[in-house]
Amino acid sequence: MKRIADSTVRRLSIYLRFLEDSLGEGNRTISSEELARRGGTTSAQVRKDLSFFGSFGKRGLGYPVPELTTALRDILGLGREWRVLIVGAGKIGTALAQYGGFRERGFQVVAVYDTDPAKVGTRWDGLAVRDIAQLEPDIREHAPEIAVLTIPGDDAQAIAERVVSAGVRAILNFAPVQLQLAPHVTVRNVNMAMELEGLSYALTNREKSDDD
Amino acid sequence: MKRIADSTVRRLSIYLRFLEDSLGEGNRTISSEELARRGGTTSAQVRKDLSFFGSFGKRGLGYPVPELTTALRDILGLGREWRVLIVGAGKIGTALAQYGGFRERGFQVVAVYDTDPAKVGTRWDGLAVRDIAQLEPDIREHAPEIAVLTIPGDDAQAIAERVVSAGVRAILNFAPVQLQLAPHVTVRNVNMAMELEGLSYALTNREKSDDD
DNA sequence: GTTAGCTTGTGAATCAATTCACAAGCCCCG
DNA sequence: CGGGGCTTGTGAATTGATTCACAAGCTAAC
Repeated sequence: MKRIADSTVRRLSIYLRFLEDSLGEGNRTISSEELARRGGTTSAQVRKDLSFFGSFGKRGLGYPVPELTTALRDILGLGREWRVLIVGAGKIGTALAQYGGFRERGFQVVAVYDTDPAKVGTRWDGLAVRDIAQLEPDIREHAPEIAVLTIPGDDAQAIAERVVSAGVRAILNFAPVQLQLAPHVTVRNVNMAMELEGLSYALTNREKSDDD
Repeated sequence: MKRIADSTVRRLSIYLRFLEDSLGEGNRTISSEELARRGGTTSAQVRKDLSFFGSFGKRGLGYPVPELTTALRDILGLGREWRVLIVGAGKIGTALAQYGGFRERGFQVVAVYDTDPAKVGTRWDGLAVRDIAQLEPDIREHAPEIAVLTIPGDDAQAIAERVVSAGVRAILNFAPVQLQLAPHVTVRNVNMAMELEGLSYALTNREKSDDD
């Protein structure tokens, strides 16, 4: 299989979410046109994206909703539970740890870590905050697949290196730095300040794009 | 000025963050090579990105840190305060409202809204949760520029339409749906479930990319 | 003032993603 | 059972982003 662009994988997630809704409404089939409308793209894009992975539709009819849902869940690797650890029990880390939406989709938060002695040992929802010194032994024992970093930028590179050398190969990084890691580690960045700055840019530089 | 790609604007944010660090360390100049190293890109990319906006460097020497910092802040529209409203006082909305990093960078949270009567009227840090019925009158009175939506997917389109028709032209959307809005409205999406699914995909489909 | 050593700025070339356009295939109706 | 109306799947064309490669220009040293 040839390499799939990041942008394609993102769109598969979008299609899947809408398919799940559509399944709940009892629809049997769906066209690329409809998927495109709800996903903010074009029907050609939808068909191209899906064609990288196989041929799921019937000409003249569209895609069967239940089968395509299953296929996408499979492609995205959602047919199993993933164990997630969170480093940083600040505002964002706490919110994520308590957020129910992850577990629903198969991402189980198994531990939260912090350096602050005042936080270590406190619990929410049966999940205790652990001392960051426990990071390596815990990872070696429980082998979580994904680490979420909700820590200050200055600490992020060092912590990322620690979780990687203990065996984690996927990181969701909320710190506003670009992590430099071995190529076998997959990193996704979420940077809310950057998103707001993008909006600021758009609001500021908009005289000529009124016509599109 | 011709249209600038989203990916370019994102990188400018990254460069800016690193320049601010570098300024704090007292560095006078910085090369595209160094910016690229810290930004996870190439020096040619850095020079190309900056060249869209002007000619900031000196050949043989690099870019003057203070001047380039100012220029980037200017380009990104960060030379002013932006007023931000948050709709949805759930886990994520609450965390964002209390997060200090935004104010530091010029994004001031002016109000938080929710439908839940149990939440309306409660306060954190001097910021009261207001009833969502106040949305339109408040927007018309205070003219916030940016709306952050931290609400369930089912509600997001309707709320987005309400804030837009009241005058907001920039939205940061945390709901897992693609908003369909008039083209003069700028939308950025942050979708943590999608990011985790991207990691799941990468962990699942990785046999052949061990060699890069 | 001239040379050596860097580093920028930028057209040209390459690489990647999206859109076009249409043959192939399926369903339904009469 | 044949034709009309849709919709997929996919090469080809196009559009867009990144990388290459090098002339131009600056600094410092002598």
